[in-house]
Amino acid sequence: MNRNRITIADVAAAAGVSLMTVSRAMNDRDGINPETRTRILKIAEELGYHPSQLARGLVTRQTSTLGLVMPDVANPFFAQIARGAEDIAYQHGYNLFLINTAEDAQREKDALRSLLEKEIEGAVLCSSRLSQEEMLPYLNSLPAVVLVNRDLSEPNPNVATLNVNDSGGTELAVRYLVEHKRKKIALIAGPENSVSSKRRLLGFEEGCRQNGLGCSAAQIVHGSPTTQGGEEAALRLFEQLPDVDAVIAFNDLMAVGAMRACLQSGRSIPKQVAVIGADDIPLAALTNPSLTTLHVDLTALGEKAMTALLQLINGNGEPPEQIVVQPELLLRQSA
Amino acid sequence: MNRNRITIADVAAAAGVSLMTVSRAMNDRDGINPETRTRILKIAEELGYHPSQLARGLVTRQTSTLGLVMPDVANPFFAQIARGAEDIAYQHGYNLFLINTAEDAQREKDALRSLLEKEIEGAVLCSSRLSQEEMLPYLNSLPAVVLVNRDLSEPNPNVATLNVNDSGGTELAVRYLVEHKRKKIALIAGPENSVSSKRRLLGFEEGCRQNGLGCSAAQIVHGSPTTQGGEEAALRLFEQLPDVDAVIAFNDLMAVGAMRACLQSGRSIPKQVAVIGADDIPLAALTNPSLTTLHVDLTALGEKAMTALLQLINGNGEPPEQIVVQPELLLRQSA
DNA sequence: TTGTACGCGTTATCAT
DNA sequence: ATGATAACGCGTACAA
Repeated sequence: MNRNRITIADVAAAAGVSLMTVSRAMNDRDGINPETRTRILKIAEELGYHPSQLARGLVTRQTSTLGLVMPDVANPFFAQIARGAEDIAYQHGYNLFLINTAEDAQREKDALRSLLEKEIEGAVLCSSRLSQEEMLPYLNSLPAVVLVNRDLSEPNPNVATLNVNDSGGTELAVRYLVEHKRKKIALIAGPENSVSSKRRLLGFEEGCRQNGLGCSAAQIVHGSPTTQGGEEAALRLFEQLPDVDAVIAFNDLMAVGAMRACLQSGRSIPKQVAVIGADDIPLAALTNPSLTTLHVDLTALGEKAMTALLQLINGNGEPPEQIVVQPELLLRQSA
Repeated sequence: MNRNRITIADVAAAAGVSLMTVSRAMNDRDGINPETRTRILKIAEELGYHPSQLARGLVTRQTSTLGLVMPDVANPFFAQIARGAEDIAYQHGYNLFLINTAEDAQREKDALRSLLEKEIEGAVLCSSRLSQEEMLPYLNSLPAVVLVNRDLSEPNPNVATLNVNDSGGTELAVRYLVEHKRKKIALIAGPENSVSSKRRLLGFEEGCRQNGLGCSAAQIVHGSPTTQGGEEAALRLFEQLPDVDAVIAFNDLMAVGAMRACLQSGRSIPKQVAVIGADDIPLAALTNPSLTTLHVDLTALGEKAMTALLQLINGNGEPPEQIVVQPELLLRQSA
């Protein structure tokens, strides 16, 4: 079937020209007779010739290949980002390696090493679980990186960042709840090693302080960033703090889990407990009651990240951007 | 920063040995003194040397790279498959190119051509929108392909298939509804050019026939495979057939859309209208009422597809598998 | 155990 | 407008 790959030499032989003439024809370079060009292209087509990007990349040092590293593409938050990022990459003629790290630092390092060996031209790194020290060698070895949901300890000429203002968004949510007479507000935080969870925690504490609320440890529970994690965390919360009347969750999945916990424990939403999520994944509009959440356009986020990466790669050496996206409180039924 | 890539020659020079000795050390081949091996590995590490898979692939003809082509990774159906597939690929040391076709045949062809040029070792092609004739040249040019949700017109030694029994599943749903006294059952089908939608349609007709039901054109509406598509299609259906008492949807997203349409038009679920979805995406368990659906383990589906692909690539020349997965009717609240 | 020569498929350079 | 030759970085075959 395809035991012998057709090479440029086969086309050259069939056309009775040299390798270079075929190369010029394929790459639309000038310095070639238009007639012979079309003749060669036709022969290449007939032979089913496809130029090897391996061989080409070896000499041009360009692979037209990028990496996209994220904890879990099955999480709608990341899936939407992936879609936006791949769309932009495609429009610019790049292919994208998808990597799931499963929140595992070792797997993330393995992935980055393999991408390095594949000679990608850049990568979008989402919600990395690596420490700054672990991350640094990869940031320096890769030609360009965009960090999503992650800060950079010190500026790096080939690293841009794209962050959602998690703390500000959470403050927004706290203020709204206070203004609507909620007295006992709790935070369902995400994984302890998640940077954006830490930021939400800061925003929560700041929001409580600004609004004259105490926020004891009893008002904060952690969980894995899934529906089930949110459900379990909420149940723990209800034990510690039975009279809680508002819950802010790390993300929409956990918020939905919290809503399920409310249902189980006979708490009505939003009457007894207000629930606010974050990210506005498609699910948020579809639950009953529908979920009030901190809206972010995730597909646009992916597009922005990829655009920033391409800017870094093909740009005119302008300093990398440090983008911050502001979430908006999108009022639905749950709060 | 990284203007000069470190090559095997740099390591060899630093270690005072030949290129081959370094190569042997890196690839863990025998015929090398253990001491010099560890010494070389240490130097390579210090220099930050990463072997180029481009150069290696050019000589070994192996790129450790696969492709995953699907309409839309933001669709949870495909996102789950992607997760399962990438997990298996990672376990076997492969990297995965992710491609979204956006249901666009031209973009799908572009993608396949680019993957061919990248010299991938195989691809998983999900819900292809290409005709058999359009697909054939790619199936013959690629070393190995697994077709998901798609049949093959004639057997091909390097193409396996993995299908959900859509028609059988739909028959199951029809039978269940009939047994539960539903009299006017409708189908909300997906895109006209979707193979699995066609199969659901066949199963629907067969189910109606077996159960002594007529199924006129009025009982079938089409829509795009999204929540909104399902909502619009259901509203059209309710106009044509106001007394419909059961709806089977192409997928869960459309089923959720149909549930919203019921809400809008004041129809209670499941009292007045029973709703059955398909695929059992995570959302299905979270709606209110929760969605009765044709359950398929999607992550496992992705794992199976990738396993079949690796079998095709590294196997002992056994004929490709034609896998069929049986969906189960998972009863929740909506029917 | 280690090294040398060559080839993988392509493009860049310099010629004609 | 076209061609010959030398790279790109690495592995294979064979020689030392």
